[in-house]
Amino acid sequence: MSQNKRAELIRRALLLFYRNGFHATGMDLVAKETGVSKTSIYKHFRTKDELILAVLRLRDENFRNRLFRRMEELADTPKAQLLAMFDALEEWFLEDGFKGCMFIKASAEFQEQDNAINAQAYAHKRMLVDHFEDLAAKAGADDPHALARQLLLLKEGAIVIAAMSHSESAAQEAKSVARLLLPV
Amino acid sequence: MSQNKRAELIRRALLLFYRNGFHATGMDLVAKETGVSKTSIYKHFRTKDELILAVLRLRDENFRNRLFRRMEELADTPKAQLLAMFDALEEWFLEDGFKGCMFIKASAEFQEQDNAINAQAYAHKRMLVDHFEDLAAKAGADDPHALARQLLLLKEGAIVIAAMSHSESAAQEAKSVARLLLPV
DNA sequence: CAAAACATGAACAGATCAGTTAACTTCATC
DNA sequence: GATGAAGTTAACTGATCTGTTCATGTTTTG
Repeated sequence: MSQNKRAELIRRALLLFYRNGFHATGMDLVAKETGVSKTSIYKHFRTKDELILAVLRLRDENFRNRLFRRMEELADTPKAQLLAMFDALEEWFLEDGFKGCMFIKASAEFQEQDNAINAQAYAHKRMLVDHFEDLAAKAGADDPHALARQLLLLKEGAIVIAAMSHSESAAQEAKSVARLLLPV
Repeated sequence: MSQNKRAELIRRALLLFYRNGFHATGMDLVAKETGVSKTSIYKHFRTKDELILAVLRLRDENFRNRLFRRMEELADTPKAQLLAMFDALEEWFLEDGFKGCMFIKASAEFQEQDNAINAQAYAHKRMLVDHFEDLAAKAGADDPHALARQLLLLKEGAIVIAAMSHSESAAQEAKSVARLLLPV
């Protein structure tokens, strides 16, 4: 399989898992919707879980790239960028096909301790925190790590409520809290 | 089926769904672990989804009762009770068998729009907000509804991160933010 | 005691699940 | 043109899924 076809397979599988859930999406459907035969899929991924891990790797890359880039487009100081994160989230919530955070859902469906999918989902959140901490330090926060963790809580809460309520206001509610946390 | 047996069935099914997930828990397992034959289960619940809805009703009752009671035990002014919510959450996070919020997980597995399970999960969150708003008004908040929504975001974020990281510190991190939001 | 109501296990649909096997095609490289 | 790697379809495991049927208890109630 060419690199292109492999990437395309993962990209389409991502959409299926994101829309329908992981357990609810069978490998027959993945084969049908990606146009790649099940035999070929299993030649490149030993199990469904390995495919899911590849999907989450792609999602992590895409999501962080997009979020961080959008934060930089919307603002030019570290402090303003941290606030702009919530505007970027709001844009995401408003998109067609927004269905919450893929990592929260993966963690919810594979919650057994030491599960690789669960671990990878948390790794994504840690990478987000690291970036927030970086910006928080540049913004002159007293305790950049603590601030980054607090912003993460607000972000996750906003995503969960936005996904459940099909409303985007959670982003601005979270932003109003974040304003109080950032250094003046 | 007596009211007792029915209640016991729902109670045990709740544990199974909470621990293993909804799609990943089959009705054969529910029958085996509850001691109620599948025939009887389907005489009282037309579908698995109806059983899940009954389970979520029980969870909603139990969770709100327990949380609100614990908040009252831990503090005696409305403001202090809102802060004590995060201590109550921390206690929950530390319990054996803590596996995150059942409603977030239900919503993640049944995310199709207009799904009854999804709707009931969000209804639970709205009832929480209503109670928070009540306390916020009594605490003299300028905008009780806005404050209640902000506290909800912090609570959901803390639960999600606590469940993913198997660490309880999220509760106190959320509490430190909540302190800034409450009126002096 | 008898009738009605309910519960049971076990087998059975019919679909779908993850994953495998086998025979056939495509295609670049020697 | 032969070889071999890599792709394909399609049928096939054997298990599990939700939900039903049925024949046989067991309670409850009149």
